[in-house]
Amino acid sequence: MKHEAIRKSFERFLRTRDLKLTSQRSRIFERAFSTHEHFSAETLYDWLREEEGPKVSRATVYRTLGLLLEGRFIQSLDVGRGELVYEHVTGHAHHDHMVCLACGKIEEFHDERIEALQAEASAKRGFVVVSHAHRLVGYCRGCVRKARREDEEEQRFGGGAATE
Amino acid sequence: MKHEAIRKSFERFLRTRDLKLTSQRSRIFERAFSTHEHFSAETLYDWLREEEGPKVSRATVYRTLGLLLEGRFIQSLDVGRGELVYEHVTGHAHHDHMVCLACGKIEEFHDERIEALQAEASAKRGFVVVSHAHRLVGYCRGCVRKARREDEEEQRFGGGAATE
DNA sequence: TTTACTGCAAATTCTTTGCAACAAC
DNA sequence: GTTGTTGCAAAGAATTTGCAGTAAA
Repeated sequence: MKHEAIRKSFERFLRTRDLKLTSQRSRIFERAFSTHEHFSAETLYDWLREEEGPKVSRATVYRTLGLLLEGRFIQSLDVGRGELVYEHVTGHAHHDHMVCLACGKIEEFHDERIEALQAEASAKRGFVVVSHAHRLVGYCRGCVRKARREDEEEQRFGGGAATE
Repeated sequence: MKHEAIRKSFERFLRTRDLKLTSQRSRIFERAFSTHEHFSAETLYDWLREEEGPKVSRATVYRTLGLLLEGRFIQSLDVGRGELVYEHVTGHAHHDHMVCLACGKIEEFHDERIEALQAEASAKRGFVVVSHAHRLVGYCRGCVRKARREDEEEQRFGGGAATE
C-alpha cells in the first residue's frame, strides 16, 4: 500500500470512530509514516519539535500513538528495557527483529519456515495467535568486527585490565 | 541441575564477586527457585511479605533480581506492556512463550527446528546472538473455549451489542 | 454550535538510588 | 573491624489523565 492510500485509510479510521482529523494527528501520522526507522514516543516528539509545523505536545504524541496502535497502523516492540519502540505495519510486510546491543540498530528478518513452525506449535496447543514478537538480541556484523579490531589492537599494544 | 546444586552455584557466584550471602538474598533466591511460575518483581515481593521470614524490602527485591539476572540464574521477559516478568533459567531447558491475553497464563513451547532456522538467519547476517525472545500473544485453549461458549449463549438468549 | 481535542501540569506505575543504620565476613 | 547490605523515602523515567480552553465538523 502506498502512502496516499494509507493516509486515506487513517482518515477513514478516524471517521468511523467519530474522531477528528486535527493538525496534530495529521503531523504525527505523516512523520511516523515518512520514515522506515523504528522510533520511540520521545524520538517522535523530538522530531516534531525540531521540524516546523503546528505545535504538538508530548501527551498528544502518546495519545495518537495509542490510536495508530489500535488501528493497527503501527506496532510496538519491546527492545530490551525501558521505552517502547514503534514501526509502521501498514504497507510493510511482516518480519522479526535482530537488535544490536552495541549500536542499538534494529535489523529485520523474515523466514516463512519459522512462521509455519510457529503456526504448527500454536495449533497443537489450541492457542489462537493474535500477534507475535520474535526478537534476537546480540551484536550486529559491524559491531562484532569493530570489537574484534579493538581486541587485536589491545593485544598488539598491550592493554590494561578488561573493563565493561 | 537440582535445587541444591543451583544454590551452591549462587553462593559461589556471590563469593567470586565479594558479595555477601545475606538472609534477604537467601530468601529471595529460595522463593524464586521454589516456583515454576513466572513472576514480576512486585509479585515476588508480595510472596515474601505474606510468607514469614526476615523482612525484605522492595528495593532489595529489585537489587537481588538484578544480581540473579547478571549471574544468568533468571531471565526476564517482556510480556506486553508494563512490568517485566522473570523465570529461572538455571536447571530449566530453553523455551519460548505463548502469552494468553485473557487469563495472562504463560505457556512454554520449544521446537528445535525453529532454533535452527533462527541460527541460520543470524549467521547469514553475521549477527551474534546473545539471547532471544520469542513470544506468541493470543488466547489459550481454555479461554478460546470459554469465549465460544459465551458467544453461543449470547446467540441463544439474544444479547446486546458486542462491547469490548 | 456541538463534540471532540489539545496542552499543561499533576498523577501513576515501575524501578533506581542516596544515605545512615546494620549485618556478614 | 571492614566492607558490603538493607530499608526507607525520595528521585527518575516513561506514560497517563483531569481539566479548562480550543478547534474540527
